[in-house]
Amino acid sequence: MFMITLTEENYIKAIYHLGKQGHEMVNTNALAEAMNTKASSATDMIRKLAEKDYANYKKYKGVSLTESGKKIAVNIIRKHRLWEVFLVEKLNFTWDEVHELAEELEHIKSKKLIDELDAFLGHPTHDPHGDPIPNKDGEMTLVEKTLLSQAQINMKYSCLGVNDSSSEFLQYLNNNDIGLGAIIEVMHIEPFDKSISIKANGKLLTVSQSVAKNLYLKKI
Amino acid sequence: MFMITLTEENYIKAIYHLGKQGHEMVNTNALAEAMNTKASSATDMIRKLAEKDYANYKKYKGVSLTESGKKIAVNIIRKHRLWEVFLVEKLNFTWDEVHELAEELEHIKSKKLIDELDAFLGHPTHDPHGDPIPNKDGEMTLVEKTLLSQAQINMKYSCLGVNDSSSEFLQYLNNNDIGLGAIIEVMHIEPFDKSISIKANGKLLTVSQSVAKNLYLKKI
DNA sequence: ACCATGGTTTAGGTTGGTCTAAAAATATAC
DNA sequence: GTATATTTTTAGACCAACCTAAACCATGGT
Repeated sequence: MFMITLTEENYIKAIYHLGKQGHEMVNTNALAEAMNTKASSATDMIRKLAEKDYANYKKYKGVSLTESGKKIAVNIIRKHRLWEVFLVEKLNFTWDEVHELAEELEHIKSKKLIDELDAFLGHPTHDPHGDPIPNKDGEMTLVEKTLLSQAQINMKYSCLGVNDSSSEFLQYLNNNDIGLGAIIEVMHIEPFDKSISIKANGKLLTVSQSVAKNLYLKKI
Repeated sequence: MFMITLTEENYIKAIYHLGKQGHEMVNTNALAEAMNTKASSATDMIRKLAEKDYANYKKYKGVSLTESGKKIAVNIIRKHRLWEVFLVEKLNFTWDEVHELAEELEHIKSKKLIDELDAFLGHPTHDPHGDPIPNKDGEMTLVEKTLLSQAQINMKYSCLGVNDSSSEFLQYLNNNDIGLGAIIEVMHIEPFDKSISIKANGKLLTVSQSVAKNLYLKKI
């Protein structure tokens, strides 16, 4: 029996996210930070994952996922994002409320559950934050995304998603009527602090550089 | 912060069920058996639960739930049964497939989730096995139930639920077209082995005593 | 009243995931 | 190219939940 623990799953997911879909090496400190734990604990877990062949590990050189590790990560992400869609579409949650709850739900182990949920939701392709949902086979459609911080002046964009999905950031967006699909036009970029004046759904608004770095757009 | 672990929740639930809604004392061996563990482990956990004031415990005398323990148990049961309804009504599960999955889902911690789910399902009062679903305040409607093994001859009943919700038993019922609400008429009771001949949804069928002891009926 | 028996608790040990503190390896600075 | 700083690993311990084995209580039979 190949038992995989909750904690192992969470480390695998963190390695996947930190290493850009699991391709780059992730260093121990970054992983420990992401897991809210200490480097020594991360080292222990990394060894265990390598032992079980979910991760590639060379001492002092960082960690990356093996194919089997990536498969696990993608499956968890699929579950996470499907649950998010469910919560928002069916249970009246808002996009800033779903992340933590989905972190719990993503660990429920049942293939049938997730496939039926997928069908029940009409096989959605993106979650409420604009992130793509992997299909049964782990494939997902990667869309060309531009950060608002790199958008061109006088161009029109639509809002595709966010990078940081903390509720603070999402609530900031809510307060300014920016959601998925919002129409955003870049009016002016202030050279001094790189803050950006935009027209969002018709309303004028100036956003800081750090906001701009967390908002994904698509040219329209 | 009052942290309650998954394992603690499962022990509390087991004490509740074994002690008939938490009123009777439960002995250590029975609890260990139900939890698939050893008596010594059960003792450890019982002490911890008593420590946290979820259980009343006198050495060598067994364990029962305190009011706060009962509240926790009822809440878990509410979650369990609502998830079962969801799985059957929305995700095409059959009544014999849902129990184990609901054992996982019942531990998800979110008040909003469960209240929204309740509303989404139209505030159901019974789960797919006929068991009552506690409301927000932990109240549930206890219906007068008769076991088939105690039913009277020549009377008509409708199927209210089951005692044993193992998938083996539920599949046996499926194979004989017996589900919730099925009309059951007691035709004959064999004195020798107490097997019972019934007409179930019009079809004649003879069931053993052990089946009869697990099927709840209501006079109609 | 005693003792055998079975149920229950204690003692001591294991495992998974965590920690702190110290040692080892690598990276950076001059 | 050596010294210093940073990152990573190791060593040793802790806690929750479990185990086995031994000691402990309670009860029922004689």
